[in-house]
Amino acid sequence: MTSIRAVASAAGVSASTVSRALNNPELVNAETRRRVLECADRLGYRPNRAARSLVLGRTSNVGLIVPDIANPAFAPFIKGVEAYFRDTGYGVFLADTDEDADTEARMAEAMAERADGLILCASRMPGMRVRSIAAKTTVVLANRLSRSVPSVALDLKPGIDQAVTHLHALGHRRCAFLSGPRDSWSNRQRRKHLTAGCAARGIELIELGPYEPQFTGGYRAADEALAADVTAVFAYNDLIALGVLARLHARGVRVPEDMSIVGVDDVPTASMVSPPLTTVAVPIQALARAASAMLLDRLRADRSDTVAAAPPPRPPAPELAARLLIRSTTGPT
Amino acid sequence: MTSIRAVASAAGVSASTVSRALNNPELVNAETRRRVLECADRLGYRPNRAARSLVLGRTSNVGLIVPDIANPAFAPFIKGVEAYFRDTGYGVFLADTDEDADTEARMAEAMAERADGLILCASRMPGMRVRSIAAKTTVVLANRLSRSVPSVALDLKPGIDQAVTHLHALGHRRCAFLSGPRDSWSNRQRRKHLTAGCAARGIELIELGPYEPQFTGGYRAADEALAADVTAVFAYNDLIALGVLARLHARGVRVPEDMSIVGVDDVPTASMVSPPLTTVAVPIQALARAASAMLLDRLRADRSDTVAAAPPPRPPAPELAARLLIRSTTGPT
DNA sequence: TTGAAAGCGCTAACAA
DNA sequence: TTGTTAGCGCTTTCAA
Repeated sequence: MTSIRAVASAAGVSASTVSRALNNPELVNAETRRRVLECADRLGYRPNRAARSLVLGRTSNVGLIVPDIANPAFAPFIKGVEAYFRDTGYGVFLADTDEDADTEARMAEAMAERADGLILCASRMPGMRVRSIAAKTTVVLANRLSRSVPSVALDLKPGIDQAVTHLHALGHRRCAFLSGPRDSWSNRQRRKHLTAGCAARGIELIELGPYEPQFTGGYRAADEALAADVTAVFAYNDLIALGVLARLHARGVRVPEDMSIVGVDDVPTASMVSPPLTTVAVPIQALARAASAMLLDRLRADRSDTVAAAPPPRPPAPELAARLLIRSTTGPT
Repeated sequence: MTSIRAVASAAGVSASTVSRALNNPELVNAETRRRVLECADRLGYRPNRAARSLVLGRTSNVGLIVPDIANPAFAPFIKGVEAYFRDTGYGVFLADTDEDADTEARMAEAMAERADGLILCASRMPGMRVRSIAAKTTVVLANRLSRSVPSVALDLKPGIDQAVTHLHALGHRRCAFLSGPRDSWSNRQRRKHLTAGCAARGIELIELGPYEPQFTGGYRAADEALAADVTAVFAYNDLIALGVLARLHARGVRVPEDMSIVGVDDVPTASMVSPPLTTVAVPIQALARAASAMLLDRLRADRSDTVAAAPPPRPPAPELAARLLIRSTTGPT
């Protein structure tokens, strides 16, 4: 391993000059800099990150914690965060929590040691736990809003309103909400907007569930929706909606003639089944960018010792707005 | 930040004793150790990783590089690696290369600075490039075999043989291979086993493509397969197979009555469409474990300065064997 | 069983 | 514009 001293002696300067040439090139004579850079290059010098971190007090790493890597609704989020940080000089740690709040807390603590900041996606932790971690390291919450911790979330309202209007226009007057994890932030959001939308348009809304937010969760949901005598269902997510579709197909119920289905997320599978699924598409990559940008901002703010003022809670950004994607699982009643 | 010295003075011992109590408890008096541990705990002491890395010369991090996080065939791999390292004390860096060899090389170089070892999944890099990176850091290749670099790969042969036998038993005598990325390691493997299997059983095999290994790549493939007058297609992967299925459905061709379809991977979507897809299921989580275990092994070998002998190239492990999953897209001709 | 001291590779005052 | 010096927090000889 070539150290900075090796480069220094090769270039006939001191270690500090090498350090400056590399990190603050404007502080060093052009000719000297050229020579140093040339030597560093020739010797294949790679700065030792540990040493750098030690003296600087930062790692240039960030951590990303998600409930389930294999969940197709999160994959683009991970990809978006990766892409965002790819050329920032930050490394990205990833951890999966298996949807478990305790694992999430453990991983967050572990990552706090290795990274300068964390993005918690769809966090399952109780607010207190989140705050306690946020007290130790820079945290950004994605897809969950909090008053005390910087956070960004999707704006489901426009998409859900469109879905309700769509169903209403098709003549549906009695619908079901196929609920996901009862008390999760996402589920509460979705229920809230849906309830409001249906009330505003005079649609009777029945809540069914909770169902496991998976394909197979949709099987049970389908049967119960049929029994509840509704003409359309609004699923917590696409996975449930897809399960409903499959189950109805198996039971010989026609979609959308006998039952309309709306999902949320627009996972890739939604457009691969037939009939393709009508769904509330969610700009998950935009969420990833927003969360990443927010974290990077705060990290930079931490460096320049400007007292990092809490960012003003912003109104829902238009790029985070969900919108209805009408495909073929919704039709007139 | 509580440092080791703070703990030391709280416990009335020296820093070295604290270090020992933490890392080599057997070297310190039981009572002293208890006191040190108690103080460390009380002060909320967290060792500084940078300092540790600096003196130890290792980071306790590993890197994982995949072509595409959002590809459902890789997601379980990432998840498997995460899960494997979760309780080993290693952090896992993740990078996505957008299927690009240059990006892959760049990310690998960047990660080599931050991690002790790397897992390269389905690497797109030319062999030379891989070796040059393997010369600088510990690397394990997943889903690609190499003579010079430690590697593990799935064993497609059993699954493909089963698929060929299955198709033969159903009466198919003229089939098409819908090829993926022409010169990728995966594609060559699949073609090789398929060609051999078909030859052995007297099935005429036509190669079509290459197709983009995506859902929409399957559209074109479907039309060309129809024109080629085959009774069954063997797709490079499930995504293509799913696209074929959708396209045939749109063209009014019945599956499996008029055309049988076999995919590879067993992505979740394969079981969500109707008819559900017959596919060669691939134990991707087992691959993840195998690759992780191999990397961890080599990392430990590097530490104990036993001259790390190259591990003997092992025969394909049974847990890495693919197998046919017969669902409903294959039937008698 | 413990402590003192040296040093991992780097950056940042401070001095020149 | 450059060099000297003093650490960053930890582990590990070496001596006691």
